[in-house]
Parts: sequence; C-alpha cells; structure tokens
Amino acid sequence: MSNKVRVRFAPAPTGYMHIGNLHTALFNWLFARKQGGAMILRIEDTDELRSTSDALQVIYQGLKWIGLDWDEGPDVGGESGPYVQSERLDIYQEYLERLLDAGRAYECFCTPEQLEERREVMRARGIPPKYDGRCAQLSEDEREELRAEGGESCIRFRVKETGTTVIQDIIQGEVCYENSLIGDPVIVKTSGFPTYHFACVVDDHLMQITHVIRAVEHLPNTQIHIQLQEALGIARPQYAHLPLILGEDRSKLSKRHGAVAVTDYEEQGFLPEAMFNFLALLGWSPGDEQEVMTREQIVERFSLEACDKSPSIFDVQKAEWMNGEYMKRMDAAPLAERLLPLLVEAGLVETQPSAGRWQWLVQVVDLMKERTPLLTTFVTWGRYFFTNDYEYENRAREKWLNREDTPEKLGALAARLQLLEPWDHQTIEGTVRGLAEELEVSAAKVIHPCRAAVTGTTIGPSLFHLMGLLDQDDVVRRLQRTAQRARAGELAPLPNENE
RNA sequence: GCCCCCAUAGUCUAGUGGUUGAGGACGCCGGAUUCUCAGUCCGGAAGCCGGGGUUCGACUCCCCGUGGGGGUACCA
Repeated sequence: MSNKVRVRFAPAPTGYMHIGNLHTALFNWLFARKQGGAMILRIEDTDELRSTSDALQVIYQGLKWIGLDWDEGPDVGGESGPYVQSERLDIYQEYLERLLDAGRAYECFCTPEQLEERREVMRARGIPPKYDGRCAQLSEDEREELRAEGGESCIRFRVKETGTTVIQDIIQGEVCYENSLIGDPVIVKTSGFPTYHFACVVDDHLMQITHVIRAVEHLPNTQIHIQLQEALGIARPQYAHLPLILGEDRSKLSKRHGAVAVTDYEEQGFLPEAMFNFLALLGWSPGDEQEVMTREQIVERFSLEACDKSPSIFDVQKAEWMNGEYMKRMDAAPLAERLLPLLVEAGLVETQPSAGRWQWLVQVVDLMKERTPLLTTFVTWGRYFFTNDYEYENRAREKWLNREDTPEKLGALAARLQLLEPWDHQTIEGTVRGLAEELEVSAAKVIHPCRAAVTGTTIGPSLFHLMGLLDQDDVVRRLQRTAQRARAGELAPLPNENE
C-alpha cells in the first residue's frame, strides 16, 4: 500500500452550502494538491429527514464554481465507492456486527422523550447531561421482553469509562478529553441509519483517508471517533481541525448573518478566483506579505502547520477589495466574457454580440475594470455605456444640472460634437477644451456638466475616452435632451429620501 | 453548569525571550491628482485583553482572571 495522501470533503446535503463549508473544502483541496494526494468527495446524507437532492446540487455547484475538483466521488466514481453514505448501509451493518460481537455496542430502548427528560434533570442538578447507560446492562431476556412490548431501539457504542483520550492534532496540537465525561453515543438510529460518528469512522477507514481535515466543531467528536477506531481495530488517520469562520458578531456563521451561502457571493458578483484567494487567507498565511496570489502560488506555499488556531471573521469589505484587485489585473477580454451573462440578463447586451460589438465591449471593460469591485457593480455603474435610459443622480443634479448656465453649454457642445470628425477621444477633448476657452471658463466647467449629462453621474472614467466609446449621435442627443430637461426645470435635485 | 480551544489595531494577519520605537493588508482619516472618484499616488491615526509570576530582560514562557468561540443530540 502506498502512503499517498488522501483527504476527503464530506458535507451533509442539508440546506445551503455556506462559506465555512467551502473554506473546509478548499483547505482539503489545497493540502491534497500540495501533497500530490487525492481529494475525495463523500456525501454524508445520514440525516434522512433533512438531506435533499437540491442541497446536493448546491454542493457540486459551489465546489465547481470556486474551481475545486475531486479525484473520487459520487459523480466520478473511484475504487472506494459508493461515495454516498445512504448507499453504504450494508457496510455499516458489517462493522456494527463486529462491535456487537465484541460487546462494544448494545441495543438501547430509551425513547427520545425519556432521554430529553433525563437530560433536563441532570442539567438542573448541575451535572453533565450524558447518557446514563441504563440499557447497557440489559440482559438478553430483558431485551427480548422490551422488543415484545413493541419497544423500538437504537444502537449505542460502549465508550471507555475511565482514562483519557489524547488527540494529536496538526493544527490544534495535543488535546485531551476525559473518557468519563461522555455517555455512550448512538451509532445506529432507530431508523437503521448510522449516525455521523459511526459512518464517518468506517468510511474514513475504508476510503483510506490519511488526513481528516475538518472544522474544529468536530474536535470533541474525535474522542468518540478514536475510541471507535480502537474498538474496531482500525488505523487512526491524522487530524487537522480548522478554526471556524465567524460572522461579524463573532458567532458561528448562520443565515441571520445575511449573505453566507456560496451562491450569494456568486450572485453578488464575486469572481471565484478572488474568493478562492480570500478564503485561503482566512486561517492561513503564507508567512510573508503577499496577499494576492495565483492558485498555483497558494498551493505551492500551503501547509497545515501554518494554519492558525483562532477563528476569523469574514470581512466582506476586504473580500470586495480582493475582488476588485482581480478585476483590475484581469485582461479585458476574459473579464468581458464573465460580464457578458450579467449584461445580457440586465438586457443591456444581446446574447450573441457581433464581432464589432464584442470588440467594443472589451474596450468598455478595459476602461471600467480599474474601478469596479464586483461584476455587478460594472453593470450598474456602467449602464450608460449600453443605453440612453439612465437616471440622473442627485449629486449630478445638485452640482451641475441645476445650474443656470448649464443648458447653454450643453447645447453649444452638442452643436459642435455633431459635426465632429473623427469621433475619437483626442478630437473630443480638443472640442470640449476649445469650447471652454471660447467661453472663457476652465475646462472643468464644461467637463463636469458634460459628464453629468452624458452619464447621469459625477464619477467615472476619463470623460473623453468614455465619450469616444459612445455613439456620436447618442452623445449629441443626450446633451440636447439634458439641456432641454434642465431648462424645463426637470433636473432639480430630488428631495432627499433618507435624511 | 461541565469539557475543550482561542486571545497582536474595527477586520485578516506577520512576528522573535533582547535586532520591534511591533511589520503588511482591508477599512478609516488627511493631502495630491485642476476631468470626477468608486481610480491612482503620498501621508496619518489605530494594536500586543487585565493581573500576577519566571527572567538581567517579556508581546513572545507559566499561572489566575476577563473576554470570545466550539462542544455537551437517534444534526452533522
């Protein structure tokens, strides 16, 4: 047997996939790729009530979005399949027999209601609410009797009553748990499905997982897992428990933190490579000051030993900054390809743009990418490139469109631009500056109203370059239309809604 | 309640018992850019949780406290 590294990402297909899950998947993947090992995707759908096929699709989608691949899994197969736990029930049964035969597992007839009641009592008395083990002592006759009465049962694992379980964790270091503090956990539910602890241990063994890399919330469970491994006589993998990602209020990430699902970030306009980079830097640092790195650089420098123990907060602002960096550094053409679907959806660009139109789009992207943090901001901030139907922002109205001398300037500019040839940024600039000179005002006094009229906003890229990319007739019409509306007093500042 | 873990600016982090007057990044503030800023450049404010030890010397080691987090399910 080779000593090749094998890791697994083992999500439960319940609900949505949040950013913390993706983080765990990413670190598993980074370690696998760095070590030249295998990444296995295993679906832990032992929660029959909450597992859904929709959730499963969301997992695939999330992993694919950020660019993680796997060497073995439900869809790609592999030698250790099946990779979905609900399809491995007979396997668990086999291992259960071993435990039963060894006297390390037993039937428990306590009902959930009884258990909850007893836990309450224990809590009230201030003692650890662990299972009291009452069914552990049942004789075969007593069990027979309970079954005859129609009592339903589950199977519990008999944990050690004394001693300490020591975990050597690559990230957390040495952690000890007292065996006397936990009760016998359920390993097979009344339904016949295994619980997480049991299925996980059996599968990690059968799939020859060498490194279990998962969130730190599983660290206490490792005590049970190790005892299960000992009882079964199977090898113990290495453990690496990752710190959690917390919401802004420092609590575990959940729906009430707003955007936590991977799909939320995709919809918000994050580039997967930026998210990849950003997530890699949560709980891990390359040790130097480089932050924006390629996937290859991250893989090259990654190590579990360099992972931090303390939890981190997902800072959306920094994530957006990182995304902006990626947009800036990306070539315009590939970026335009990412943008196209959003522009089509917004009804701003046709699904199959002509070659000329595409060339033009690339130029627009090149002009705008410097200042757009997200794909979606490109669409909103760059709207005026694609349509004459845009709003005049309040700042534009206040500062320029509401001025008495504006209509006249815009009109004069429209008249000159109408005849301009060629239509490029140099000649446009010459015309605009020339007008300013004739009017004996600074260039800014023409540039600003012009920008406000042509784009509806006070900010954006170089005005002359921007105009050069717009259609000449459109620009003239926009100037005329704005002048007209300004004269009619339609462009006065709007009443401030939120203040 | 009990068990475990964590603790460098608002956030992500680097960091060594003395070379640190603690480095970088996001964000924030200020200046510049006479075409704006949501762009760019420059500058700035902001931190080693508190208290005890150990030591010639602690941000760095130990203890206690405080704060935060996780676990304590027939969820994973």
